[in-house]
Amino acid sequence: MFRGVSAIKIDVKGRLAIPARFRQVLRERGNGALVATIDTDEPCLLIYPLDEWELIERKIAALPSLHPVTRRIQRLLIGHATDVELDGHGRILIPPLLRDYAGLEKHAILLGQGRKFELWDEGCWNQRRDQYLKEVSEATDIPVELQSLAL
Amino acid sequence: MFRGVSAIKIDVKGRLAIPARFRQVLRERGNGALVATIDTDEPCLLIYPLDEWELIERKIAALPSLHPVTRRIQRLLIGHATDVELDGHGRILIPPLLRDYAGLEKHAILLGQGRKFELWDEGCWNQRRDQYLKEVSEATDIPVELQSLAL
DNA sequence: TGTAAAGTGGGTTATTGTGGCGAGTTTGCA
DNA sequence: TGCAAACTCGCCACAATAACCCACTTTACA
Repeated sequence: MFRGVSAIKIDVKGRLAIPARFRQVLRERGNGALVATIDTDEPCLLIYPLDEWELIERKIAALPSLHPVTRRIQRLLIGHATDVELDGHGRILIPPLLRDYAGLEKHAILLGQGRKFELWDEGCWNQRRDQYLKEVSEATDIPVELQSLAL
Repeated sequence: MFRGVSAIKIDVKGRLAIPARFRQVLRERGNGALVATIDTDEPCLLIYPLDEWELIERKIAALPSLHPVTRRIQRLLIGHATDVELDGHGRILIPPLLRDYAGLEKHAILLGQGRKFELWDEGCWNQRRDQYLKEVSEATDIPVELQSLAL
Protein backbone atom coordinates (compact mmCIF):
# COMPACT_ATOMS: atom_id res chain seq x y z
CA MET A 1 0.00 0.00 0.00
CA PHE A 2 1.27 3.44 -0.90
CA ARG A 3 1.03 5.95 1.90
CA GLY A 4 2.13 9.43 2.70
CA VAL A 5 2.50 12.80 1.13
CA SER A 6 5.67 13.98 -0.58
CA ALA A 7 6.61 17.35 -1.97
CA ILE A 8 8.46 16.83 -5.21
CA LYS A 9 9.84 19.06 -7.91
CA ILE A 10 9.17 18.75 -11.58
CA ASP A 11 12.12 19.80 -13.68
CA VAL A 12 11.93 21.78 -16.89
CA LYS A 13 11.68 18.60 -18.91
CA GLY A 14 8.61 17.44 -17.02
CA ARG A 15 10.38 14.74 -15.04
CA LEU A 16 9.58 14.00 -11.44
CA ALA A 17 11.33 11.68 -9.02
CA ILE A 18 9.19 9.05 -7.32
CA PRO A 19 10.24 8.94 -3.64
CA ALA A 20 12.84 6.28 -3.11
CA ARG A 21 10.77 4.28 -0.63
CA PHE A 22 8.33 3.33 -3.39
CA ARG A 23 10.79 2.47 -6.09
CA GLN A 24 11.71 -1.06 -5.17
CA VAL A 25 8.09 -2.11 -5.03
CA LEU A 26 7.37 -0.43 -8.34
CA ARG A 27 10.36 -2.11 -9.96
CA GLU A 28 9.31 -5.51 -8.67
CA ARG A 29 5.78 -5.11 -9.99
CA GLY A 30 5.94 -4.61 -13.72
CA ASN A 31 9.54 -3.45 -13.79
CA GLY A 32 8.73 0.19 -13.08
CA ALA A 33 5.90 0.42 -15.59
CA LEU A 34 3.20 2.84 -14.49
CA VAL A 35 0.11 4.39 -15.97
CA ALA A 36 -0.91 8.01 -15.43
CA THR A 37 -4.42 9.22 -16.09
CA ILE A 38 -6.71 12.03 -15.03
CA ASP A 39 -9.05 12.20 -12.09
CA THR A 40 -12.51 13.12 -13.31
CA ASP A 41 -13.50 14.99 -10.17
CA GLU A 42 -10.42 16.96 -9.39
CA PRO A 43 -7.63 18.63 -11.33
CA CYS A 44 -5.10 16.00 -10.45
CA LEU A 45 -3.55 12.92 -11.98
CA LEU A 46 -3.82 9.32 -10.85
CA ILE A 47 -0.76 7.12 -11.11
CA TYR A 48 -1.10 3.35 -10.98
CA PRO A 49 1.35 0.48 -11.23
CA LEU A 50 0.66 -1.07 -14.62
CA ASP A 51 -0.77 -4.32 -13.24
CA GLU A 52 -3.13 -2.42 -10.99
CA TRP A 53 -4.26 -0.24 -13.86
CA GLU A 54 -4.92 -3.21 -16.09
CA LEU A 55 -7.40 -4.56 -13.56
CA ILE A 56 -9.24 -1.27 -13.59
CA GLU A 57 -9.06 -0.92 -17.33
CA ARG A 58 -10.61 -4.31 -17.77
CA LYS A 59 -13.43 -3.35 -15.46
CA ILE A 60 -14.01 -0.08 -17.26
CA ALA A 61 -13.87 -1.70 -20.67
CA ALA A 62 -16.42 -4.29 -19.59
CA LEU A 63 -19.01 -1.68 -18.70
CA PRO A 64 -22.02 -1.37 -21.01
CA SER A 65 -20.65 1.01 -23.60
CA LEU A 66 -24.07 2.07 -24.81
CA HIS A 67 -24.78 3.85 -21.55
CA PRO A 68 -23.76 7.46 -22.14
CA VAL A 69 -22.21 8.03 -18.73
CA THR A 70 -20.05 4.95 -18.89
CA ARG A 71 -19.12 5.75 -22.48
CA ARG A 72 -17.85 9.09 -21.26
CA ILE A 73 -15.96 7.59 -18.37
CA GLN A 74 -14.30 5.20 -20.78
CA ARG A 75 -13.31 8.04 -23.06
CA LEU A 76 -11.95 10.13 -20.25
CA LEU A 77 -10.14 7.50 -18.22
CA ILE A 78 -8.81 5.13 -20.85
CA GLY A 79 -8.35 7.98 -23.27
CA HIS A 80 -6.07 9.82 -20.91
CA ALA A 81 -4.25 6.82 -19.51
CA THR A 82 -0.66 7.04 -20.60
CA ASP A 83 2.13 4.57 -20.03
CA VAL A 84 5.07 5.99 -18.16
CA GLU A 85 8.20 4.30 -16.94
CA LEU A 86 10.72 4.79 -14.19
CA ASP A 87 14.03 5.90 -15.64
CA GLY A 88 17.41 4.95 -14.22
CA HIS A 89 17.02 7.50 -11.44
CA GLY A 90 13.52 6.53 -10.42
CA ARG A 91 11.94 9.42 -12.30
CA ILE A 92 8.97 9.47 -14.62
CA LEU A 93 8.15 11.81 -17.46
CA ILE A 94 4.65 13.25 -17.36
CA PRO A 95 3.23 13.85 -20.86
CA PRO A 96 2.51 17.52 -21.62
CA LEU A 97 -1.23 17.12 -22.02
CA LEU A 98 -1.58 15.53 -18.61
CA ARG A 99 0.69 18.15 -17.10
CA ASP A 100 -1.64 20.79 -18.47
CA TYR A 101 -4.74 19.07 -17.18
CA ALA A 102 -3.51 19.05 -13.62
CA GLY A 103 -1.96 22.49 -13.92
CA LEU A 104 1.38 21.07 -12.88
CA GLU A 105 4.11 23.62 -12.42
CA LYS A 106 7.46 23.26 -10.77
CA HIS A 107 6.22 22.23 -7.33
CA ALA A 108 3.99 19.20 -6.99
CA ILE A 109 2.52 17.00 -4.28
CA LEU A 110 2.45 13.23 -4.51
CA LEU A 111 -0.14 11.53 -2.33
CA GLY A 112 0.02 7.84 -1.58
CA GLN A 113 -3.55 6.54 -1.85
CA GLY A 114 -3.36 2.84 -1.24
CA ARG A 115 -3.19 1.17 -4.61
CA LYS A 116 -2.43 4.37 -6.48
CA PHE A 117 -0.89 7.79 -6.20
CA GLU A 118 -2.43 11.17 -6.72
CA LEU A 119 -0.35 13.93 -8.20
CA TRP A 120 -1.31 17.53 -7.56
CA ASP A 121 0.12 20.89 -8.30
CA GLU A 122 1.24 22.23 -4.96
CA GLY A 123 -0.75 25.44 -5.02
CA CYS A 124 -3.80 23.62 -6.17
CA TRP A 125 -3.45 21.00 -3.48
CA ASN A 126 -3.04 23.52 -0.67
CA GLN A 127 -6.22 25.24 -1.74
CA ARG A 128 -8.14 22.00 -1.92
CA ARG A 129 -6.81 20.69 1.32
CA ASP A 130 -7.90 23.78 3.19
CA GLN A 131 -11.27 23.60 1.54
CA TYR A 132 -11.67 19.95 2.51
CA LEU A 133 -10.67 20.64 6.08
CA LYS A 134 -13.23 23.38 6.24
CA GLU A 135 -15.95 21.26 4.72
CA VAL A 136 -15.27 18.32 6.98
CA SER A 137 -15.32 20.41 10.13
CA GLU A 138 -18.55 22.06 9.09
CA ALA A 139 -20.27 18.98 7.81
CA THR A 140 -23.48 18.04 9.54
CA ASP A 141 -24.73 15.16 7.43
CA ILE A 142 -22.05 12.65 8.28
CA PRO A 143 -22.90 9.09 7.23
CA VAL A 144 -23.47 6.74 10.12
CA GLU A 145 -20.68 4.49 8.92
CA LEU A 146 -18.35 7.41 9.32
CA GLN A 147 -19.67 8.43 12.71
CA SER A 148 -18.98 5.00 14.07
CA LEU A 149 -15.46 5.04 12.73
CA ALA A 150 -13.08 5.34 15.64
CA LEU A 151 -10.04 7.25 14.49
CA MET B 1 -4.63 -2.24 -25.49
CA PHE B 2 -4.23 1.23 -26.96
CA ARG B 3 -4.39 3.99 -24.42
CA GLY B 4 -3.42 7.57 -23.84
CA VAL B 5 -3.87 10.95 -25.47
CA SER B 6 -1.60 12.41 -28.08
CA ALA B 7 -1.72 15.80 -29.69
CA ILE B 8 -0.84 15.43 -33.35
CA LYS B 9 -0.73 17.68 -36.34
CA ILE B 10 -2.33 17.01 -39.66
CA ASP B 11 -0.31 18.38 -42.55
CA VAL B 12 -1.80 20.15 -45.53
CA LYS B 13 -2.13 16.87 -47.35
CA GLY B 14 -4.19 15.30 -44.62
CA ARG B 15 -1.49 13.04 -43.28
CA LEU B 16 -1.08 12.41 -39.58
CA ALA B 17 1.66 10.55 -37.76
CA ILE B 18 0.59 7.73 -35.46
CA PRO B 19 2.63 8.03 -32.25
CA ALA B 20 5.70 5.86 -32.44
CA ARG B 21 4.76 3.75 -29.42
CA PHE B 22 1.87 2.21 -31.37
CA ARG B 23 3.59 1.62 -34.67
CA GLN B 24 5.34 -1.63 -33.99
CA VAL B 25 2.14 -3.28 -32.80
CA LEU B 26 0.25 -1.98 -35.80
CA ARG B 27 2.90 -3.23 -38.18
CA GLU B 28 2.89 -6.65 -36.59
CA ARG B 29 -0.87 -6.93 -36.85
CA GLY B 30 -1.82 -6.68 -40.49
CA ASN B 31 1.36 -4.94 -41.55
CA GLY B 32 0.11 -1.45 -40.71
CA ALA B 33 -3.28 -1.87 -42.35
CA LEU B 34 -5.97 0.14 -40.58
CA VAL B 35 -9.58 1.06 -41.13
CA ALA B 36 -11.02 4.49 -40.43
CA THR B 37 -14.72 5.11 -40.07
CA ILE B 38 -17.06 7.55 -38.40
CA ASP B 39 -18.44 7.49 -34.90
CA THR B 40 -22.22 7.67 -35.02
CA ASP B 41 -22.58 9.54 -31.72
CA GLU B 42 -19.80 12.04 -31.85
CA PRO B 43 -18.02 14.10 -34.46
CA CYS B 44 -14.94 11.96 -34.42
CA LEU B 45 -13.38 9.13 -36.36
CA LEU B 46 -12.71 5.60 -35.22
CA ILE B 47 -9.52 3.91 -36.29
CA TYR B 48 -9.14 0.15 -36.03
CA PRO B 49 -6.39 -2.28 -36.89
CA LEU B 50 -7.70 -4.16 -39.91
CA ASP B 51 -8.10 -7.50 -38.13
CA GLU B 52 -10.04 -5.85 -35.34
CA TRP B 53 -12.29 -4.09 -37.81
CA GLU B 54 -13.04 -7.27 -39.67
CA LEU B 55 -14.44 -8.79 -36.48
CA ILE B 56 -16.69 -5.82 -36.00
CA GLU B 57 -17.74 -5.72 -39.59
CA ARG B 58 -18.77 -9.33 -39.44
CA LYS B 59 -20.83 -8.65 -36.36
CA ILE B 60 -22.50 -5.65 -37.92
CA ALA B 61 -23.20 -7.49 -41.11
CA ALA B 62 -24.80 -10.31 -39.16
CA LEU B 63 -27.36 -8.01 -37.60
CA PRO B 64 -30.95 -8.39 -38.80
CA SER B 65 -30.89 -5.95 -41.67
CA LEU B 66 -34.62 -5.60 -41.78
CA HIS B 67 -34.59 -3.48 -38.69
CA PRO B 68 -34.29 0.13 -39.86
CA VAL B 69 -31.92 1.19 -37.10
CA THR B 70 -29.45 -1.59 -37.76
CA ARG B 71 -29.81 -0.93 -41.45
CA ARG B 72 -28.77 2.63 -40.81
CA ILE B 73 -25.86 1.63 -38.61
CA GLN B 74 -24.69 -0.71 -41.33
CA ARG B 75 -24.85 2.06 -43.90
CA LEU B 76 -23.06 4.54 -41.70
CA LEU B 77 -20.35 2.37 -40.25
CA ILE B 78 -19.57 0.05 -43.10
CA GLY B 79 -20.30 2.72 -45.64
CA HIS B 80 -17.74 5.08 -44.21
CA ALA B 81 -15.12 2.50 -43.41
CA THR B 82 -12.01 3.26 -45.40
CA ASP B 83 -8.78 1.33 -45.60
CA VAL B 84 -5.76 3.36 -44.62
CA GLU B 85 -2.17 2.28 -44.32
CA LEU B 86 0.88 3.34 -42.37
CA ASP B 87 3.42 4.85 -44.72
CA GLY B 88 7.16 4.53 -44.25
CA HIS B 89 7.11 7.24 -41.61
CA GLY B 90 4.22 5.79 -39.63
CA ARG B 91 1.73 8.25 -41.06
CA ILE B 92 -1.74 7.65 -42.41
CA LEU B 93 -3.74 9.67 -44.90
CA ILE B 94 -7.26 10.52 -43.81
CA PRO B 95 -9.68 10.72 -46.76
CA PRO B 96 -11.21 14.19 -47.25
CA LEU B 97 -14.76 13.11 -46.55
CA LEU B 98 -13.86 11.66 -43.19
CA ARG B 99 -11.74 14.68 -42.42
CA ASP B 100 -14.76 16.86 -43.04
CA TYR B 101 -17.06 14.70 -40.97
CA ALA B 102 -14.89 15.07 -37.90
CA GLY B 103 -14.14 18.71 -38.62
CA LEU B 104 -10.45 17.93 -38.60
CA GLU B 105 -8.20 20.92 -38.97
CA LYS B 106 -4.51 21.21 -38.39
CA HIS B 107 -4.49 20.22 -34.73
CA ALA B 108 -5.95 16.88 -33.77
CA ILE B 109 -6.17 14.63 -30.73
CA LEU B 110 -5.69 10.88 -30.92
CA LEU B 111 -7.24 8.92 -28.06
CA GLY B 112 -6.29 5.35 -27.38
CA GLN B 113 -9.50 3.46 -26.62
CA GLY B 114 -8.55 -0.10 -25.99
CA ARG B 115 -8.99 -1.94 -29.25
CA LYS B 116 -9.36 1.18 -31.34
CA PHE B 117 -8.40 4.83 -31.58
CA GLU B 118 -10.56 7.89 -31.68
CA LEU B 119 -9.49 10.87 -33.70
CA TRP B 120 -10.83 14.30 -32.78
CA ASP B 121 -10.29 17.82 -33.87
CA GLU B 122 -8.49 19.48 -31.00
CA GLY B 123 -10.94 22.28 -30.39
CA CYS B 124 -13.84 19.93 -30.62
CA TRP B 125 -12.27 17.50 -28.18
CA ASN B 126 -11.46 20.15 -25.61
CA GLN B 127 -15.06 21.27 -25.65
CA ARG B 128 -16.39 17.75 -25.33
CA ARG B 129 -13.96 16.79 -22.64
CA ASP B 130 -14.96 19.72 -20.46
CA GLN B 131 -18.58 18.90 -21.05
CA TYR B 132 -18.01 15.25 -20.12
CA LEU B 133 -16.16 16.18 -16.98
CA LYS B 134 -19.02 18.38 -15.96
CA GLU B 135 -21.61 15.75 -16.75
CA VAL B 136 -19.75 12.99 -15.01
CA SER B 137 -19.42 14.98 -11.82
CA GLU B 138 -23.09 15.88 -11.94
CA ALA B 139 -24.42 12.56 -13.11
CA THR B 140 -27.09 11.01 -10.94
CA ASP B 141 -27.98 7.92 -12.96
CA ILE B 142 -24.68 6.18 -12.62
CA PRO B 143 -24.84 2.46 -13.45
CA VAL B 144 -24.30 0.20 -10.47
CA GLU B 145 -21.35 -1.43 -12.17
CA LEU B 146 -19.69 1.95 -12.23
CA GLN B 147 -20.52 2.86 -8.67
CA SER B 148 -18.84 -0.26 -7.43
CA LEU B 149 -15.74 0.47 -9.45
CA ALA B 150 -13.20 1.63 -6.95
CA LEU B 151 -10.78 3.88 -8.72
C1' DT C 1 31.67 14.25 10.64
C1' DG C 2 32.19 10.86 7.06
C1' DT C 3 29.73 8.04 3.86
C1' DA C 4 26.12 6.57 1.16
C1' DA C 5 21.90 7.33 -0.77
C1' DA C 6 18.58 10.41 -2.70
C1' DG C 7 17.34 14.44 -5.17
C1' DT C 8 18.20 17.78 -8.72
C1' DG C 9 19.85 19.77 -12.78
C1' DG C 10 22.31 19.80 -16.79
C1' DG C 11 24.47 18.13 -21.50
C1' DT C 12 24.58 14.78 -25.36
C1' DT C 13 22.68 11.66 -28.42
C1' DA C 14 19.13 9.05 -30.55
C1' DT C 15 14.48 9.00 -31.84
C1' DT C 16 10.33 11.08 -33.26
C1' DG C 17 7.49 14.65 -35.36
C1' DT C 18 6.69 17.79 -39.04
C1' DG C 19 6.88 20.15 -43.28
C1' DG C 20 8.37 20.35 -48.03
C1' DC C 21 9.73 18.59 -52.57
C1' DG C 22 8.87 15.88 -56.50
C1' DA C 23 7.61 11.76 -59.16
C1' DG C 24 3.90 9.00 -60.46
C1' DT C 25 -1.13 8.27 -60.82
C1' DT C 26 -5.76 9.39 -61.26
C1' DT C 27 -9.47 12.52 -62.51
C1' DG C 28 -11.88 15.87 -65.05
C1' DC C 29 -12.56 18.46 -68.91
C1' DA C 30 -12.04 20.11 -73.50
C1' DT D 1 -7.75 11.22 -76.75
C1' DG D 2 -4.79 14.61 -74.90
C1' DC D 3 -3.77 17.91 -71.42
C1' DA D 4 -3.95 20.01 -67.01
C1' DA D 5 -5.03 19.82 -62.34
C1' DA D 6 -5.50 17.45 -58.16
C1' DC D 7 -4.24 13.89 -55.35
C1' DT D 8 -0.99 10.13 -53.37
C1' DC D 9 2.94 8.54 -51.91
C1' DG D 10 7.75 8.05 -51.12
C1' DC D 11 11.68 10.49 -49.83
C1' DC D 12 14.54 13.96 -47.51
C1' DA D 13 15.76 17.56 -44.11
C1' DC D 14 15.14 20.07 -40.20
C1' DA D 15 13.12 20.74 -35.55
C1' DA D 16 11.45 19.10 -31.31
C1' DT D 17 11.41 15.76 -27.95
C1' DA D 18 12.65 12.11 -24.99
C1' DA D 19 16.22 8.79 -23.33
C1' DC D 20 20.55 8.34 -21.48
C1' DC D 21 24.44 9.58 -18.92
C1' DC D 22 27.00 12.28 -15.71
C1' DA D 23 27.88 15.59 -11.93
C1' DC D 24 26.82 18.28 -8.19
C1' DT D 25 23.96 19.24 -3.96
C1' DT D 26 21.33 17.83 -0.20
C1' DT D 27 19.76 14.67 3.16
C1' DA D 28 19.96 10.69 6.27
C1' DC D 29 22.32 7.91 9.23
C1' DA D 30 25.93 5.67 11.64
